[in-house]
Amino acid sequence: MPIQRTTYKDHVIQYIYDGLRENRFQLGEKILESHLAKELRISRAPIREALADLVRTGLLEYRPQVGNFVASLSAEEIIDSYVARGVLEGFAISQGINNFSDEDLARLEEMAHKMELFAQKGQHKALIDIGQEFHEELFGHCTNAQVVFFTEQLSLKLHLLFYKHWANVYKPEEIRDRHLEIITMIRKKDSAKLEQLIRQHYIDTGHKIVKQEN
Amino acid sequence: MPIQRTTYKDHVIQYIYDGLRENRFQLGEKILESHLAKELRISRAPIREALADLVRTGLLEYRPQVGNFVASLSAEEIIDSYVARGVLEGFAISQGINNFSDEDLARLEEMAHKMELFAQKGQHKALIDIGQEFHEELFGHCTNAQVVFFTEQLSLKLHLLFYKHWANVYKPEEIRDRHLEIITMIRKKDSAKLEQLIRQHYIDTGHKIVKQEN
DNA sequence: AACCAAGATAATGTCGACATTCGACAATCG
DNA sequence: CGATTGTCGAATGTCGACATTATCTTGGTT
Repeated sequence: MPIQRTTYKDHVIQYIYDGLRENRFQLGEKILESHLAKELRISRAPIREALADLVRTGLLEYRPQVGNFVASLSAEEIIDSYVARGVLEGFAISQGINNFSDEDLARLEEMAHKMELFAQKGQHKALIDIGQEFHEELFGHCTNAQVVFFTEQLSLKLHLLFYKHWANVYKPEEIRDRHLEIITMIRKKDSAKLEQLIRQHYIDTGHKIVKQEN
Repeated sequence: MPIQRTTYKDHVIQYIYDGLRENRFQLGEKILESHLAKELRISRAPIREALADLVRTGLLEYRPQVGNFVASLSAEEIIDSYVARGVLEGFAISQGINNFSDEDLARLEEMAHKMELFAQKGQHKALIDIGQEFHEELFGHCTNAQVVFFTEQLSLKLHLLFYKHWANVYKPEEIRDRHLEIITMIRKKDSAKLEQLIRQHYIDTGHKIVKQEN
């Protein structure tokens, strides 16, 4: 098992990401390199590299000669990102439609019902976790490295929004039904319909989240 | 018109990209920061930023504590990238299926025939240029910034391969027919079929280019 | 009072040097 | 002779300082 040596840059990335997740930054706020450098007791060089990385993932925005800012996604950007995600994941998952065993599907069904339960009880954290598990089971079979790469990028970019709103935009039964629908479609082995279903699911979610934001 | 001030980093990116395009680097070759710094008479800082950017786009590969290497795409990576591109562009173009006027379509048809001509005469450069124009006319209507972003990234990553092989993998009539087919499908306003057609076209191209590479 | 210009301030862009780590070769041991 | 360990050069990671640029402040003019 080759251990990956971690550099300051990696720590800084994690630090900022955690900060975003815990709302320690305002949307659109400027991120000062020197502040972070002083805060973390390191020089600006690794800070700059970390910021550049976060810009590439879309979590920060960069204006030349001015600085880096916490990205505040416009309604349009949110929708565009969810659409793109739907397109990519719809393809990825439907392509692996034949890789699901009966046990896999049974496990997925169980998860869908658990999700309904957690949603009813308002246990957001547990709901998100199971949702993540469900998603990984579906998406895990995708072997297209490029699609996986883009999807992970989007996932990172949207995670904050998702975490904040997802549990609120769908009613518990809706959550269950939407996921059961996917399972049904996998059973039918209808690849094209499955792709459309997943795509539409993400598009719907994007729109609902945008509505919730306003 | 806000002029974007260019920084050394941008020049370095362009410099390396040109170098790749002109085959001044071996595939898999290590890129030494100090070497570039001496060559361009600047310090390593902007070099490092440029390299990190090129890693993000997939033109270079990075190994921590070791350095940056010219990415040599494996057959699998090439195929994955073309599949991803087919998925994204298929969606993007088919979504704008109603935005094409009769004049647009006539212009596209003309381009398709010009492409056949240039292919017959072996005028690769002209063929590539028209192909690019055709593509922009098709893709230009896409308003999904996220999809555009991913597609451009893929385009950059694949451009070298594409430039090297595209004119050789299809016979002139094939080039013409494949493009005319797209136009026909736009006329039919069959969004789903158009999406599949474009997707399949890129998948085919990916496979053919991989074969040519060996 | 509103506007413009020049200076002050503070941030980013860039630099050269040092610290740390990697990879290769040499030396040692079985 | 092959394998392991130690050493050394060279490249990356990091640093603090300087150069350049954007923004804010201030003062003067209409």
